Amino acid sequence: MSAGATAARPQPLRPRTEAKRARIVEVAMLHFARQGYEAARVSDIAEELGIAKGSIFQHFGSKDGLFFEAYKKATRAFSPYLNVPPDIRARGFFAILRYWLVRTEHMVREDWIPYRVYLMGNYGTDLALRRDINRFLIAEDPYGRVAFVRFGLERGELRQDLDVEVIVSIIDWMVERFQDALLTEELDPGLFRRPGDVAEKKEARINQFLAILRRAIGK
Amino acid sequence: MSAGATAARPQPLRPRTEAKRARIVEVAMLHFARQGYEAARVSDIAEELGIAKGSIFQHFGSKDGLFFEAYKKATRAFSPYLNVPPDIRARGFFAILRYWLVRTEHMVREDWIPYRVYLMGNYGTDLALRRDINRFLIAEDPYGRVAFVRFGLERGELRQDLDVEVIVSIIDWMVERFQDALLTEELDPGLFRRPGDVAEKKEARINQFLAILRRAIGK
DNA sequence: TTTTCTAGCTGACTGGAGGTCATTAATGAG
DNA sequence: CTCATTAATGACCTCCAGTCAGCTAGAAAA
Repeated sequence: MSAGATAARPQPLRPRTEAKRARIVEVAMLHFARQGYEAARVSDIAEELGIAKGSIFQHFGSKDGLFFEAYKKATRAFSPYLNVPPDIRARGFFAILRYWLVRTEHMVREDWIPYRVYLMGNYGTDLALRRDINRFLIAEDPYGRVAFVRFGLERGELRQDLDVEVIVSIIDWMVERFQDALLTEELDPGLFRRPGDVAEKKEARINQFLAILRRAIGK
Repeated sequence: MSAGATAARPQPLRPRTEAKRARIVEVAMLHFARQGYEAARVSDIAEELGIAKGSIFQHFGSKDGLFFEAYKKATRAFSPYLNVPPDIRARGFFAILRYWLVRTEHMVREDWIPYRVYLMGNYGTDLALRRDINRFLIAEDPYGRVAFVRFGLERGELRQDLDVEVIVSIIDWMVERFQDALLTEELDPGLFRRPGDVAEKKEARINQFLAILRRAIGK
C-alpha cells in the first residue's frame, strides 16, 4: 500500500520510454476495468504486453502506482463540462448540466473502460490512495468543474453568496449519484422492479435533480 | 473477492457460537479501523483472540465476509437520526440535522473505531462488496433516514413533490461530504490553509449547507 | 454415569500474489 | 567504435488469504 504515486522522475524521459509507459497504462486500464483492482494481475498485464513483470514495477513502483496512473488517464479522457455544442452552451449552465446527465448513460456504456476505472478510484480503493486522488482532482480539476461554475456565476445563473467550492461539491455529488444509480442498476438489475419504466423514471429523476439544484444554487 | 457475505446459516446457532462471532467481529473492527482493510491481517486478529486463524474463516468464509460483518456492526452502532433530545426534536427537521452535523466532529474523534470502518465501507472497498453494502443499507436503513424524512414531511417542513428516496439521497450526500471534509483534514491538514480559521469555517460551512438544503428540499 | 455424536476448533500446509535485484541488453553521445 | 547510462529480464523471495484432515469438548442419548 502506501501508494505515493509514481516514482520521482526529474529528467524529461526519453520518448520511447514515455511511449512504453503509455502502452502499459493503456493495457492496465483495460485489466482494471474488466476485473477490478484486486482481481487484476500485474503478471497478466505484463504477459499481454509481452514484457517482464519486473518492468512494470520498475516504471510504476507498485500496483497502486500503476492504478493511479490508469486513474489519471481515465479522468483525462473525459470531456470537460464546458465542452458542449455551441447551442447548448448558449442556453446556459443548467442546460449544459442536463446535457451531461442525459449523456452519462451513453458514456457509462460506450466509454466504459475509463468509466469503470474512474469509479473504482472514487469508490473502490483504499483510503491511502484516495488521498492522492483527492489531491490530483484538486490540482488538475480534469473536467473543468471550477471553470464551469465560474461560467454559471458570470452569466448570473448562480447565487453569488456561496463559495465556489461548495457549488463544485454539489455538482460533483449530483453527477456521482447519478452514475452510482446507473452502475447499481447495471450490477444488480433486481433493484429496479419493473424493467419497463426505468427510462421514464430516469428522465423524471433528471428533472427532479435539476429542479432541486436550481432552487439550491440557482438565482 | 466475490464477497457473498456470511455463509448461509439456517439453524439459529448456539448462543456460545454467537458470542464468539461477536468477539471476533469486535476485534476485527478494531484491526480494520486501525490498519485499513488491506493492511489488517486475519492472523493478527486470530492471535489477539487466542484462537486459530482457521476458525475465523470457518465463521465468516473470507476476509471480505468478516469485514462486511464489521461494517454492519459499525453502522448499527450509530444513533438513528431521530434519536435526539426532546427539545431538539421539537424544533423540527432542520434543527435535528444541524444537531448531527455539529456532532459529527465529536463522533469522528470519539467514536472513531466504528467510524473508520464505516468510512472504509463507503469509500474503501472493492465494488463487489459495495453491492452488498448497498443492499444492506437499503434493507436495514440503520440510521432511520427514511423515518427521519417522513418526520420532516409530516411536519410539513419538506416539499411533498419529491420522492422520499431523492430526499434521503440528498441528506446522505450532505452528511457524507461533511465527514469527508473532516477526514481529509485529519489525513492531510495542509489542505486547510490557515489552521486558525478551521473552526469558524466549519461553522460557516454548516450554515451554508443548511441554507442550501432548506431551499432545495424545504417548503 | 457412560457412550455417542457432532459442531466447532486446530494449525500445518498450499498456491499464488506483489515485489526485489543482480545481471544482461539496448540506447545514444562523443 | 566505445563507454556510460538507462531499461529489461526472470529467477527468486516473502507474505498472506484460504484449505482441510484430524481432533476436542460438550450436549444429547442410553
